[in-house]
Amino acid sequence: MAEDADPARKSIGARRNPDSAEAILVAAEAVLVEAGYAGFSIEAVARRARAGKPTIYRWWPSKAALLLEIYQRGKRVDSPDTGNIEDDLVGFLKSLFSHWRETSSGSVFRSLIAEAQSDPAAAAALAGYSKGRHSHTGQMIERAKARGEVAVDVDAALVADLIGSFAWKHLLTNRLDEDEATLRRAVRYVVQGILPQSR
Amino acid sequence: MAEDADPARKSIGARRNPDSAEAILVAAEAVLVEAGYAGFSIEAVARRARAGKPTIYRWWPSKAALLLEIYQRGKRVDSPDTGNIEDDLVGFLKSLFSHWRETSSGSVFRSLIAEAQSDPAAAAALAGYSKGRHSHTGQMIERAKARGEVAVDVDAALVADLIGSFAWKHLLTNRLDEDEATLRRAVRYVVQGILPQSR
DNA sequence: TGTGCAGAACGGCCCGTTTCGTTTCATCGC
DNA sequence: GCGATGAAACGAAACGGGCCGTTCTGCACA
Repeated sequence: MAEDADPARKSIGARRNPDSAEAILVAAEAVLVEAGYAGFSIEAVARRARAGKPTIYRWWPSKAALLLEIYQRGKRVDSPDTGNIEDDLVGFLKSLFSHWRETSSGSVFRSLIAEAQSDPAAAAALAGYSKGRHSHTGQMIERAKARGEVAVDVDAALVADLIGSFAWKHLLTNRLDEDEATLRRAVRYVVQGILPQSR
Repeated sequence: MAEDADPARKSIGARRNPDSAEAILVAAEAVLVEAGYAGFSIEAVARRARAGKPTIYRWWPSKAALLLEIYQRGKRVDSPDTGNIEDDLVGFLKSLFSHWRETSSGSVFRSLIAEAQSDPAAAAALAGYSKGRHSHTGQMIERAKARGEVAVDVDAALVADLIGSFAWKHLLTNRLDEDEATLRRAVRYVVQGILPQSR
């Protein structure tokens, strides 16, 4: 989706206009933030970007594809490696939630959830993204196992469930105002269950 | 929303046709199940119910209102009182999840989530419903506190978080195939944190 | 000369509303 | 009692408007 170069290019001619692609992505994000998911239409994005609809459809096959690229563009979540599983997880959650809270990513993500309920492609993309994040937190757990900090047979899905409970709250209330102490308590709650000595 | 009697009725005239209301609700559920959220339009519901669109708009101000009434109609979730907090919660979760799994309520609920991302009324209704369920599980905790089974200062929101993590999984994967053992393990995991002796 | 571009226009679906004529039914005069 | 009255709900059709996804045109550029 929207690669920088097309290796299968058949012949010469005009290349993709990067300014146009950029303008479309910026406009899409702006429309989503200002008008919400209800006002997020391809027409509106094209108007705002001063682009033609065919140009959008040429590069993004669906609204979901556009949403997903917006979400992934702004995405840069810390994945600290402090040598301590509790600090790792707290740092990761803090980064993820502030990312949802302080950028447009939160509303983009919620729009993607909505889109996934009617577009199977969006659902698949979302599932893939979720899987990737699981492997991300899974690596933290693996590192902790290698350090002997965590038993080798623990289920890393517990962390996914923890994120899920926060994500659910974010989805229902559109708020995610947990302070660090609350976050740390929740993480410790999970970590208690996977510390070797507690088993 | 769609009360049986209207105390503020100004004058005489034909009453609401209960057959029509019933047909609309049945048709709406059928459309949602067969065509999914993407195919769920007022037009489609009216066609299937052999009803006029104005009749639907007269009684349900929005798509969200219609969705919410469908969801609440089919809703009958057990709230057992076994005298044991762990059994209470496991029973409740089993009932809730089988309800999501085996009736149309699961897809109705997911559609409601999607609708809430673009319709503030749907978001408010959903938040209210969620609050009601929290007070529901909160009563279980209160009973456990009265029995001395649980410390008086525990946070009942832990149960809400537990439900949230399952709901999130259901939303992303459209599956909820937890067996009772898994459910019991999760409940025990939460209950461990609220039993007095573990504090 | 081939390609991407913006823009206009299309047929189609659904939106929410209005208008129409019909049916239902509590009320009131007889 | 009982039929006429009139308010209100009904199904059907049509409206103006928006967005859908697609096609076509003419220009810019390599």
